[in-house]
Amino acid sequence: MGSMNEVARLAGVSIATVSRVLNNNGNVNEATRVKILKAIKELKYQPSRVAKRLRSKGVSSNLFGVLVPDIENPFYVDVLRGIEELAYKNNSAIIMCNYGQDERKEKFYLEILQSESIDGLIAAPAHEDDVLLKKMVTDGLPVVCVDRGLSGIDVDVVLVDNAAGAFNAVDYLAKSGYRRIAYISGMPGIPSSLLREKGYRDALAANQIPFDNRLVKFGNSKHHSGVVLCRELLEMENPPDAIFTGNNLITLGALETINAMKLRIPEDVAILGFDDMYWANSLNPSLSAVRQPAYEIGKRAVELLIQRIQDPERSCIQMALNTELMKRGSA
Amino acid sequence: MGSMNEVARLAGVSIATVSRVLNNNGNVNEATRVKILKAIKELKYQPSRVAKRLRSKGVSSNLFGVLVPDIENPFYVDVLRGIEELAYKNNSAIIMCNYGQDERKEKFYLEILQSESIDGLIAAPAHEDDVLLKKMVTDGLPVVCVDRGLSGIDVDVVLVDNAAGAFNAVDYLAKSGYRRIAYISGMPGIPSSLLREKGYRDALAANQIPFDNRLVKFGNSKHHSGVVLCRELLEMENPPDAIFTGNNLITLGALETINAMKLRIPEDVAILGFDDMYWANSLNPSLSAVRQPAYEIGKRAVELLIQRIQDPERSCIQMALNTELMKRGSA
DNA sequence: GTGAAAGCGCTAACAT
DNA sequence: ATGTTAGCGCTTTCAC
Repeated sequence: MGSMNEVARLAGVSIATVSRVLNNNGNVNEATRVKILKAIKELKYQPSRVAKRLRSKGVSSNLFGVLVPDIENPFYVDVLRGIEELAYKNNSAIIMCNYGQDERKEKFYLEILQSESIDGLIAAPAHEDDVLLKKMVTDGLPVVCVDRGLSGIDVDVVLVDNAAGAFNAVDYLAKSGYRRIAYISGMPGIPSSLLREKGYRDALAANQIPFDNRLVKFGNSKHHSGVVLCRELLEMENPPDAIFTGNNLITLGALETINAMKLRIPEDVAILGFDDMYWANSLNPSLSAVRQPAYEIGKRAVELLIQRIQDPERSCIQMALNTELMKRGSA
Repeated sequence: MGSMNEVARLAGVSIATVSRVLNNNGNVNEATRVKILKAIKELKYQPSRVAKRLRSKGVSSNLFGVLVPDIENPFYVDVLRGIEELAYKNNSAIIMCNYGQDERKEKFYLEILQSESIDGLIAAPAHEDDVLLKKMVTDGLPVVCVDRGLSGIDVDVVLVDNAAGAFNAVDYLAKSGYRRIAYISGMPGIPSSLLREKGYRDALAANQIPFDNRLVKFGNSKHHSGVVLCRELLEMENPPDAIFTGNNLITLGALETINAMKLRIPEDVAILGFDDMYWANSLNPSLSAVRQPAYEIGKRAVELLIQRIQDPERSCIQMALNTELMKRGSA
């Protein structure tokens, strides 16, 4: 593939000059530039990003890290798409790290990312107080968090107003006449779950519906927990008339149970959950949902990351995007 | 974070010795080993994968490239998960390149991958005769193709028997009594589309159903083309009684149209398509589908890749996994 | 306008 | 058993 050295030799100049024309800095005679360009063509030379990265730490090496909890979740896929799209526009590639809610795996990836000398990292951490990640931030690695922040530390964050999104959804359910509204939560403990539960409770209160803790179930944010928890709910002696689900995997799981039990939506039980999907209309009935602008979250995150790389001193930004309640057939 | 040099200095030895304990090769005195280990701890030293990669080309640097056409497609997400899982077990990270069916973007990524000196690449190329990719293969980069092969060149490939999968599906439709079976194809020209069409035609023939080209539509493998093409089909004066869809995005799109037209499945129109999804049972009725073992495709690909890296001379393997017809409610 | 040379962090001969 | 040294491919002073 040819190295800079070979190009230099072929063009009869020094590697320094080659570097100059490559990076377009420093003056270089038009004639030599042409010679060099020709040599580059001839050898099909491609600069080694690895060598570049090794040499110039801190200077743009065009490699970002992305750390996501679960790539099976369409929400993160969309975030990833947003990131990828903008990274591409920025001549950058991404190292994708999917830790599958497994903290050991998360740690493994964070260490790899460090030793790959990435330019910056976009992460949805497992915990608000992720020690390793926090350390990387304080050590000066440009980081922006998505979906979840980091406690006790200043860092750029892009997320949605989870409490408001949940409130609007449950409020809508209540206003539609549902009285026994259940909530199936994702991973307990993580900020988004907590905030969504808060929105749920507040909406109940605002509509004079007493809170009933038998109507709240906690899962692990996966499809299977939606299946199981929904069944528990529906087999109660006094089952809910509507279910608010904590994320899209849970929604899908709940739907599976509802279909298996041959219940009608929304007559027997209504369902509405967090995270819209582009195929919400492929479901029968079409699915009502709280839409997070996932793709945009990813794009914004890259924007913030690039800004921070260019200006490590700029103060941190917490960007809360709006959710949108998509009213369709299921509730 | 500390470099090998600092570790060496702190431990009072040379960097060579540090390297030895790090890589567990060469003999090193137990006492010095302990000293070094201690220094490593103290400095929180982490080896730079970048330097390692630069230095030793060809030696494992634990970085794979993955090139996929469309990460929005759940099939590729599952392949990716399989890849990621096994790469992780192998201490490797992956650079994910999603080219979104855009050849320019594909080229961009292939070039980046080259200059990142990855150990190997798993790719689902845009074309069977992808010039750049072919060149990378002949230049000696370990590559394994998934879902689609490369023409006129020897390369490891992992895919499914598309023709057989399609044949079984359409044969099943025919045996179930459907006579006007339509086919909505994904990207025309790519091997999987061609092969699936072949299976479709063969099954028709095997069941004495005349081929009607008005019943075959070609799209671009995206959700939207499923929506549009399905409508064209259903608005014909003599519409199909069953639809065989070329991939899951198309299936979802078709479902959207069928729901919008308030048609009953499978009474008014049956539907069955390529690619199963873990939420096929969340659909109403549940979706019948040709299941590709996507996750396994990813795993196998990594296995083959690792083998090839270790033994560049071993002859190429074409691995065709079986599809499985998932009979559920929609057909 | 161009070249020489140092050095990024590491591995792998080659010495000792 | 351990150290010295030459690069890997590049950027970046500092000379000329």
